[in-house]
Amino acid sequence: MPKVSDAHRQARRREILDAAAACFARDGFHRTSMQDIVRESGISAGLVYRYFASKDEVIAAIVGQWHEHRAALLTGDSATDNPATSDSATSDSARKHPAERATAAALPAYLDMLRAIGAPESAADLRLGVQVWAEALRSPAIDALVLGGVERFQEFAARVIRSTQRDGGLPATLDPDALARVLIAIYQGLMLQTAWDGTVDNDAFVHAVADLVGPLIGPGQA
Amino acid sequence: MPKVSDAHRQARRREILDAAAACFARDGFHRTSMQDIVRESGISAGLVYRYFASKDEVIAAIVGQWHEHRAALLTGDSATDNPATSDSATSDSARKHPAERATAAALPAYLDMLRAIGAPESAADLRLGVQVWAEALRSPAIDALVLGGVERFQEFAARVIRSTQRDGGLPATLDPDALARVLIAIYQGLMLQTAWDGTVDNDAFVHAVADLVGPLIGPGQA
DNA sequence: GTATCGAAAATGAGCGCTCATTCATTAAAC
DNA sequence: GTTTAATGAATGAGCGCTCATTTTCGATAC
Repeated sequence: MPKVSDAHRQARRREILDAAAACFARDGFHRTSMQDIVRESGISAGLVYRYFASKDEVIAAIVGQWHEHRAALLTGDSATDNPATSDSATSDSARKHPAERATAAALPAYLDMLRAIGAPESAADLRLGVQVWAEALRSPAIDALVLGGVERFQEFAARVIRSTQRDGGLPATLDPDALARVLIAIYQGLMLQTAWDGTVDNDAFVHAVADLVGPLIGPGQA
Repeated sequence: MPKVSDAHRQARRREILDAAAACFARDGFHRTSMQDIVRESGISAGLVYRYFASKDEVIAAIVGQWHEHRAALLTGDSATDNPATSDSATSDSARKHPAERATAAALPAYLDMLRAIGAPESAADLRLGVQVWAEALRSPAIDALVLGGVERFQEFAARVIRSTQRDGGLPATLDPDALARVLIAIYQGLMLQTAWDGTVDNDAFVHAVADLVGPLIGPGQA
């Protein structure tokens, strides 16, 4: 059986997805033709359709991988910053308090996420992200993915905030859910502004956010 | 000469633009066909091309009007909130201090802008805005418009912040430009989240922003 | 080792269709 | 009756996608 190896197949799939991601980041989903992806990947048109049944499926795969990447920034990074936490902290449902250990390092971890936006190598990712945002307004499937991602982040952040409030580190009068949404908004806004103009002063922005959030933090916090 | 009245012409133009805006907000620029606009407006295909030379020109007109609308929110609203200011406060260059009178009411005016995002009637505007953001990544002309708008807001806000700092109303250590960018980011993030999900708790969000910015404000401020 | 074979990988010209745009024609205004 | 507004079927360019064909390569025979 002259089938090709699974590794080769996955590599091919990746070639296509990488080419598609580059095209989509450059021109958006609907100004990118399949010919563009074919040209960029160097793979023939027919073969692309052995890996993906349609252009929409390519888009879905790209959005899915972009979304996984974002989710990894949340669970992965904050787990890394807190080695005390078990690293199987990915699961969703009935967990005790996966966030509580993260409380102390939560703000620095958040600021690091903002800093990562300024890294030159994430430029294409930012552009792709904005395209995904727009596409979420059209496609219920993508909308569900994106909203789910925001919700997960929002719940995570709100949990950390609540836990910090219990320790006296933040005023109890703050609405944790709303504050979490504001932090997400700041993240999204920085993404957008940086996608438009890579010369935005990331350091100054992060400092301003720190100056904004810092005064709220009480003695319970490092 | 059986020309039709100018009023009629402008009304026709508006019909086309309104239809286009509705389509673009629903499906994005590149998933909207000219047939869609023709159907939505009830105007024949040929006539549309008497008013706009191409689809790109329709897009440019929509982006232009959306942008003017945003700019009006800034100069118009804050002028309204401060009747003491002369209402020719729109000009750009060497002015003495157009923002100083606005200092006292600046934060409430900003919070009002956030509140306006939550109004149900602005839903289509928000969706269109996100499409414009994405399109700015492709089209240099749209990019210039959008960046110009952000810059104008940024400079305006930074001016207000600096003037408040001089009055002792804000710590002098804050970077006015960076803080202005953060406020813009919050605005953009709320736009985005509300465009995705109209049920976002706007009041809670605005309160959280007020709680975040409030503590910074010193005795010089109301 | 080499030749042979067949199944799957890979190709790319071409299919049907939709798109943006045009223009011969008709309707309406003065 | 003349002029312009308005129509909508027609056009060809370009799209997503297919499929008849060629290439590749592991398995088998000798």
